[in-house]
Amino acid sequence: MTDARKARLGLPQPNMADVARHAGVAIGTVSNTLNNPEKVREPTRRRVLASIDALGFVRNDAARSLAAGSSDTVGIVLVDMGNSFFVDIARGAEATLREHGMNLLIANSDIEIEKQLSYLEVFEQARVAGILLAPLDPHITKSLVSKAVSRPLVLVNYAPEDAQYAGVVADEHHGGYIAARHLIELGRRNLVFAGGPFQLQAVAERLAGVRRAVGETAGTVLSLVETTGMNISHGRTAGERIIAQEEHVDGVVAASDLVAIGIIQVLEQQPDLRIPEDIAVVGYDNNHFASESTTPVTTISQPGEEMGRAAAELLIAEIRGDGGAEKRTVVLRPHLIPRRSTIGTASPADLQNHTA
Amino acid sequence: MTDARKARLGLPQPNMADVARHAGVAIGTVSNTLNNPEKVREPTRRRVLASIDALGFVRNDAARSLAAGSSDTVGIVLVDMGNSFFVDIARGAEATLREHGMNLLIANSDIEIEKQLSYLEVFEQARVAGILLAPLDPHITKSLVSKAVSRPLVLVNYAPEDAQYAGVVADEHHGGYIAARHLIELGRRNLVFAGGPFQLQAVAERLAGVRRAVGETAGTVLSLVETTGMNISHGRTAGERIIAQEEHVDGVVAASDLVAIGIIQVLEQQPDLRIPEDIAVVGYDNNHFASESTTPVTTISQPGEEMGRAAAELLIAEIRGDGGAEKRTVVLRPHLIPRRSTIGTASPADLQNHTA
DNA sequence: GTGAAAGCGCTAACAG
DNA sequence: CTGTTAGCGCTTTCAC
Repeated sequence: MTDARKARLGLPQPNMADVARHAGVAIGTVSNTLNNPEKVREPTRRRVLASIDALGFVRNDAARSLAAGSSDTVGIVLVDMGNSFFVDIARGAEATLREHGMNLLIANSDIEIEKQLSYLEVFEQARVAGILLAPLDPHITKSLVSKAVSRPLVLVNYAPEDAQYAGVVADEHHGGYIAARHLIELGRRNLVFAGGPFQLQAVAERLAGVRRAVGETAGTVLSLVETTGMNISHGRTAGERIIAQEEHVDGVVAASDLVAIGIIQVLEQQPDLRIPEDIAVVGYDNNHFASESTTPVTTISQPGEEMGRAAAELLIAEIRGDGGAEKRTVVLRPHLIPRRSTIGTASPADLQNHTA
Repeated sequence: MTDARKARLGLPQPNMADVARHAGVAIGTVSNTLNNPEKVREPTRRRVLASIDALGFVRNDAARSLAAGSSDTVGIVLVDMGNSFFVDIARGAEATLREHGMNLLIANSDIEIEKQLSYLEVFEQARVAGILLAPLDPHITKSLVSKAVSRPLVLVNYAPEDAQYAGVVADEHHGGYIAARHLIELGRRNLVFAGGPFQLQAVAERLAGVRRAVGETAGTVLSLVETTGMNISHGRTAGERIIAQEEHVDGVVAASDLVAIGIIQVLEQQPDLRIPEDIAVVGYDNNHFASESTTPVTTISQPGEEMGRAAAELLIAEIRGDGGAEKRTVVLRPHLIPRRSTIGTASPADLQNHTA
């Protein structure tokens, strides 16, 4: 039947047996030339390779990983591919994985918990070597992940509370801190923190960092503008509320670049307001367009690629170590990229940071 | 040996046999409950399902697709995940695929031909149901694709010259045309087309469309500013050259939003130049931040999601039709989104388009 | 309906 | 080094 089918369809996907026959060797030798080249003598190896080429053979990975019990591709589930932060994470992870001869397949859960689970299951079913997960909602995630997943798994951008999984996170608190410090060092004393909702873990931590910086410097005051989300439009709303505010404001820490951009858009329309002279604004994330808006936005750069690399390292360790190791959480520090929205055109050196 | 290993590792991945034993049915029945539920009586079905749940069984897709000879996931290789256009394509494709019960796995070739090939091979080896490819370079691609790939394949964002593959493309010529028409209708007569290099297929076609529009209206002149790339920095360079130009310029068609933003940044620094009053600028791509810069950029919106959906439809047809059908190329038209960089704050209605 | 058995294409012992 | 063989976990006839 098999041969009949092959004949009928022409030449559909030759297999190792075909290659072996063509090369006049045993099937095991073909497997070896591919997986353990050192076990095959040069002439034989060349002959097999030639046959593979002649027949256009491509090894069936389903069969391979079924027989070998392991695969060399890892999957990553990203909450939002539209966010360059996550794209950076994927890039970093891929680079490291590649150095170890592994491949990265990406799934976009698009901020839908259902899709997240669905793709987790896809990777699970595919018996990938391991899974990287940038989860949607920490709490929902925790229970569900353990339910569906039995592959090695590393969390990215979320600190697991239990020691069930290894993870990589950015130090949000530190990010908020250096953002506020930057403004304070520029002489600003009446700060606003804008963003939200505050229940979001990341937002809350950034705010805590800001609070610490403010608390450290006497005479500095902080007011809060909570938004229902972190997009441009939310930023505009925040901007209007900042303008409406009674107190004089001279510095803003926005919880995201989009919020910062929205705020800047609104502030710039006020004829008597200049940025950064009157109000300096710091964003967060270093979204690729934060440097690209007409008033480049000073921002806290998430160490996306590094996080991806670190996550990949952890995952590889788990894969190798057979789950034995302790589940570490690596914390990476973001850094500040000064741009025009806080330092104006003062220092031309800031241009160098645009590519950071 | 198998049982020994299982005992040693605890309870690693139960299989269908385990489920069958647990449920007191034959292995084939387990398979049927999963794939042909109508062939199994209700009580049996429930019992099997319960066992699956109890054991935490997850079907091994490697084995499944090996046995069944087919998979239900398709892979897409994207040139650049950092570009929202491609992310949109992936989204569209995923939506359609999902409606057909299939999954989408994404690979990012990151503008490297080598990675593109590598991932093509990964998908090939995984024997995915089909492949969507947003290729890097058309010409290099053509020869290599046919070499490594034997799965159903549909090209996205590139029009295959031969009828070897089905494809989906945007009508670049039309995009250039409506961009120029827009400026002409606004009364602009001294236009500049900025972008490059002109060898790029898309750029050349956009330029051709611009030329046609210019040619249609007497008294309209066009000059060219060729850049070596399509980023912000290239846009800045272009902006400086536009300023330096002898002739009076009142309208610019930029070959990408990034170029447009760069140009705008430079022009806005000229004290005597207002946008759009003195110079109106149209971008291209509707990159998500074109609406988000402080001067929102009028742009030509690539029909990314539609392209993804169309590509997925074509691919599904190929998968079903066993490659028999003719290889169609679907052409989708981009549309113009008017924003402040050309129409100013004139029409508040343009705000509605920001989300388009 | 349900059960038994023959592979899917490949890897990994093991014998020669 | 090279050939043989026994599965990996699942789907799919084909009897019962």
